[in-house]
Amino acid sequence: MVSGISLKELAAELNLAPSTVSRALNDSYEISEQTKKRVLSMAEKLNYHPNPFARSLRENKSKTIAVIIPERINNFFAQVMDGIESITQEHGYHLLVYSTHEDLEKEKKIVNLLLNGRADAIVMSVSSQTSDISHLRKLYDRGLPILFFDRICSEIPTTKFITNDFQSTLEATRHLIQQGCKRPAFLMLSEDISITKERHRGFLAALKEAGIEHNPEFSKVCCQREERNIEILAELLNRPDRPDGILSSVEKLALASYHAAKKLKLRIPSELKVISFSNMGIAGLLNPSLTTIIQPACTIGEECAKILIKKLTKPNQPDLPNEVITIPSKLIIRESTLAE
Amino acid sequence: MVSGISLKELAAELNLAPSTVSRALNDSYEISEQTKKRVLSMAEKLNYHPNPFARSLRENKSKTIAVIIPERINNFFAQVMDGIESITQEHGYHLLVYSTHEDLEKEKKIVNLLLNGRADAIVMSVSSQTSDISHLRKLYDRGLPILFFDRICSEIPTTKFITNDFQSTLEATRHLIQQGCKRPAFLMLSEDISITKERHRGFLAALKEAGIEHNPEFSKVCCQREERNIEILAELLNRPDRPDGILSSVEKLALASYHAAKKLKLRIPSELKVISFSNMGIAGLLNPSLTTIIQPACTIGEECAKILIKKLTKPNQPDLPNEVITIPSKLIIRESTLAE
DNA sequence: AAGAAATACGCAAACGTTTTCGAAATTATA
DNA sequence: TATAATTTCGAAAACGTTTGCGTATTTCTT
Repeated sequence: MVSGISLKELAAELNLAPSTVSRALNDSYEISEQTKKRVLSMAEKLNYHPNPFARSLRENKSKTIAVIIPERINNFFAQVMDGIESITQEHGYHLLVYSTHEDLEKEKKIVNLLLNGRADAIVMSVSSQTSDISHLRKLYDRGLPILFFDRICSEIPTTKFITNDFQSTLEATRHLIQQGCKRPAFLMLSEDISITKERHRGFLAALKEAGIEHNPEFSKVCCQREERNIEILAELLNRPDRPDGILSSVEKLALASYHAAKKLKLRIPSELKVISFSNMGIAGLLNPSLTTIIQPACTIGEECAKILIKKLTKPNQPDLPNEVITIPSKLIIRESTLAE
Repeated sequence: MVSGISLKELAAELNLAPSTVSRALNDSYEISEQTKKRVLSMAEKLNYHPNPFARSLRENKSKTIAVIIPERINNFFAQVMDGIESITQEHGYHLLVYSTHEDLEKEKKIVNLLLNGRADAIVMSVSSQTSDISHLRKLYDRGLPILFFDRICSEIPTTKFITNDFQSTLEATRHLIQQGCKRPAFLMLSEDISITKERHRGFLAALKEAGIEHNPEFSKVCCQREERNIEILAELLNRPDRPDGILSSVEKLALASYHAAKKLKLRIPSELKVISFSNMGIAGLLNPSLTTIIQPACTIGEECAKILIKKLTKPNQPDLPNEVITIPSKLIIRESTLAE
């Protein structure tokens, strides 16, 4: 017998109508202080807890927000989650969390599960495979507030949070060049997603600025499997005209680069410089320590949550505006990009 | 207008009773194949999605499982989460995820939120601060299936999943001693929680076995703040009779040890050997690479979920048996414990 | 061919809330 | 003192499902 006492039973115990008890518990002005006290203490005594589903059914809202991320074992997304939770928890919201594992099919399934209104809103970062966006459009058309971060979907007119992908990659690449790189490579998970495009653009802009001609084969699309990525990178780094620098647009490819370099006995940073987007706490403990572009993950999470909470709790809020909000990243220079 | 069409409206559209439509959608034997087809296609056409709250209210179950973990930015817990999700998703269950940030007060708040039946079951790992367990008992008394993993609460009679904490620490400490450590230290987050006790016991057993007398001051309780931990460890490592080996019962303290060693210019492994419980994917890339005891995180998550799903989906299941299930860890030897 | 069994569906209650409306009882107003 | 205004509460509907029970229609018995 999981369920406890109901409002009706509580009311019966008090010789009051359910409506009165409901109002008392919700601190309505229509109820005298005396009865409120009586109700509260009896509720406490009988261990009454309002049934959330009855309430959700009646009020047509669930005090629940769904979060969809591409992967959990990733410091950036974990930090964003913490940021979101810190705000939503304050306002009594619950978090349904789903991981797509970078799989579009899984993403579609998850999104379809949310079509029934189980969550009041959705904040998500699309998978690296997400080119078709019909499932997202369905969500949007249903009127569910959606909010994107990092891997955004620009076709859906809503609010999106990103970091200054272009600018920070531009500066990171400048740093790479300044440290002596002549033939930097760019690593990505997919050509389709938003951040890749922006970061690649920033990368190319820096090369052009420095008068370096880019070999398109040095812009490498990698995959999900670690082993395969190490192979791909080893192959790249084994070329006679191999890259002497790497800008990785995601954390895991920087690590694959380290492994590949280790395998080929290429020394970092003297023979290969590496820089990466990453929110690892221990970048400084790697061998050698990794120069990183740190994204404001926690802040992004908090800002997402704040906007959503405002939209959900204040009456008559307009739809989430169709705008892209940028929060800058920070470049932390460590050993992996040191000039000799 | 978030909510779509209702069952009633769908029924009206079909000139059928809501009960018939409900049964058709649930594939009841009482409905003819022909009407089932008609209903299904109309539901598809009108984009009907059953309201989960109405269903939950009626059926008194939510197809939701709550997971409470001490922190998200931790490979072990992230992997457990993935394990849980892989099973629950198959069965159409949703995951409410909460992080206590190792804070007992937060844990209590979260647990109290779950008293109302929002989730059909709970799987959790208690915070390192959890000594008082009255909130957990309240949950249990309510009849909600609870399941513990890793940081278990032995006072609650239910199923718990752990790794072989004693045995694996015993072996890890043996390894440390075998590599030449004379004065190993043990690092922990709290003396109260289950895993710490077991691991400490294993540690001490190995010392006794080797005839090493243990200095109690070498069993260090650390805290949550990284900086403070580095201070504590630096102090420990600055003693004239400083430890020459470290067994860290949690990942983050191994990293703090690395930082402290770096600060004191102590060389690992020649001057200090380090071994730690950790599920970091990149332990091999640290400087030096870190010898780790890897817990079967994903499996633990899967097993938790399997048991829970069985309990929740099969009718007339008995309560979760009061037993502790052990899944062994694996010792991966790397550079940080190499004898010179 | 008449009764029994099986098939296919509808009516209405129930789950536990919130809220609209109405109506007593009390207090203030003239 | 009679009436108006205020305070405080109750009755009942509604949210969208599922399900026990009743019933009309068809099919199977003998």
